[in-house]
Amino acid sequence: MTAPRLRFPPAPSGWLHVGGARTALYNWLAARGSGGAFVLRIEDTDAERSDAEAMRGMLDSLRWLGLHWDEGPDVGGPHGPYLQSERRPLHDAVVRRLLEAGRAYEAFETAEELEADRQRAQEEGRPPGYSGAHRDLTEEQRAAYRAEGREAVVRARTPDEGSIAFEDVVRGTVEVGWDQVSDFVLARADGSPTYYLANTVDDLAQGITLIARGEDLLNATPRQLLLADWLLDDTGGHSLLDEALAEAGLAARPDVARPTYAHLPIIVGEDRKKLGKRHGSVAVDEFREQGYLPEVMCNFLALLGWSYDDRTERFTVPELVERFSLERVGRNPALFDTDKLRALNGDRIKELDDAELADRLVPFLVGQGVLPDEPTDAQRALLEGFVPLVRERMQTLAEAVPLIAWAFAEDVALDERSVAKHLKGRAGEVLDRAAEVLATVEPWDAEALLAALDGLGEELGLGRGKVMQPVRVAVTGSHVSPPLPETLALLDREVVVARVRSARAHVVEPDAGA
RNA sequence: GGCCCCGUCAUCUAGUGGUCGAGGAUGCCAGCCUUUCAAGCUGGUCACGCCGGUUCGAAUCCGGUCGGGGCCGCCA
Repeated sequence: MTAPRLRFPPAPSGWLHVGGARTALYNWLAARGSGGAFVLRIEDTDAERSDAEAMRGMLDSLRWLGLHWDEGPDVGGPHGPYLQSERRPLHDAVVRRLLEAGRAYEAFETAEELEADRQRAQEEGRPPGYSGAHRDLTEEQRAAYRAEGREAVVRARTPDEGSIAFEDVVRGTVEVGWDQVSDFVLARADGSPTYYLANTVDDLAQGITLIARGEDLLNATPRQLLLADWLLDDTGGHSLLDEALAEAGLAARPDVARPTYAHLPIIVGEDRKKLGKRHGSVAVDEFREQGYLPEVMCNFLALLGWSYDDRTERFTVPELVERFSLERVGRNPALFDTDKLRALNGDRIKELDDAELADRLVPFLVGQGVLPDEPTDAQRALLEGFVPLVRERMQTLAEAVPLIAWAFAEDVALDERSVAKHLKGRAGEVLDRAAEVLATVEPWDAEALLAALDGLGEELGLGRGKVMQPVRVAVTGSHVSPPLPETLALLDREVVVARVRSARAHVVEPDAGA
């Protein structure tokens, strides 16, 4: 028994989408969990929609998630090329043989004519599929169309009757009548292969054994199974695919079982419709930028359609590899719930140790201009000092920035609303005395600072809030910050005292000027 | 319109004839804690779409119905 081979075949148009990421993850997990191989194949057959930059972004997002591939662009492998456009000789050879075998035929309708047909069928309530009008054109008719300057597409001749049934890992038996499957295009007028052809040929040629993909492709399966039958039929000794592979000079097909399909439930947005780019934050990159951790993305994505039992929902990636199985994938559409993602992310952040969390925070602080590209040792130490204070106050890495940015700045900008709310009443008195007390308190640590502040409250007959808040605003610029005594202890005494003094001027005295 | 898929709390789900007066998590609400904001703790809110049938017994099986989604491209 040979090892399973799974793949992820994204089209390099646009960036990696959460739906695609989930598909990639499931295939990767199934491969890793079974000792199988994970293959990455870029499906760039549609020249108009492919671009190198989108592909780089795609690979980058996959790497960020930790979904490394055993075979694919960059790393190569025995069944390349892994850029579909470079497999064109194979596709051409297959199409030619299919034509010779009478499995496929040339059709000369133009895209405009077909569009008009579809339109009409729609209006008349008929099925909009291809009519099969050019199925049995004579040599003369074909020549005539060519003489008109028309270029043919190649269509597969699908069975006229009967049906096909297949076992889907997620959905069980699925049966479709052939009368529902119209003659589909294998090669475009310019000769390039379509998804149906290229995807099927390459999966077979690369020996893919298990295909997990979105439910939106469920209806494409009969066509691909039909093609697979044609390609792999070896009653003559050699299969059509073997011959095409040899002609194209590519490696022989691995000796593995035919692929099995697993159709995953689609991921929907708030409107219960298939999640698309128009529904907001759905690009994996965006979550990365917002400060979600890659291992949490994997955990969350895994839960979108899969569950382990009735109570466990947090998994490390190794645990996912260990426990994931396509058999436990559900059948109903899953809604992408950002709140849940945030909660999981927050939980994971709480588990990171100080140095680790500081490491992860640095890029965000640098990105916001809070820290220079190369933070100094002192800045790094200050950051690590803050980590324990902010850890429980953040659910994404980006949320830590406003909590501590002020500590790295020369001057604090006092938040207007905070000033209005807390630098009033007896705040002037509080700040005056606080500056004096803070200038002399010993030692300069959280415990002593808390005691000093409490002492001040007692002296002035004020509660903690009345003392803490003005000082908090003065030092941090905001009425929201990490715990005050611990925060002050991380800073230099001179800085704290100076800020408390300078904030004094912002206090609005009651009845001032009245 | 045709075909295919799906239907348990607001959301993700557990559940494969009795242990379910339906469990967990997120969200939401309340209380506790409290120097802000969080976090934490405790409690609460919320579901088997509907109608028949099978059965001693159904969320679990069958039929129908309603609802949602997907596909029907020279996109993938």
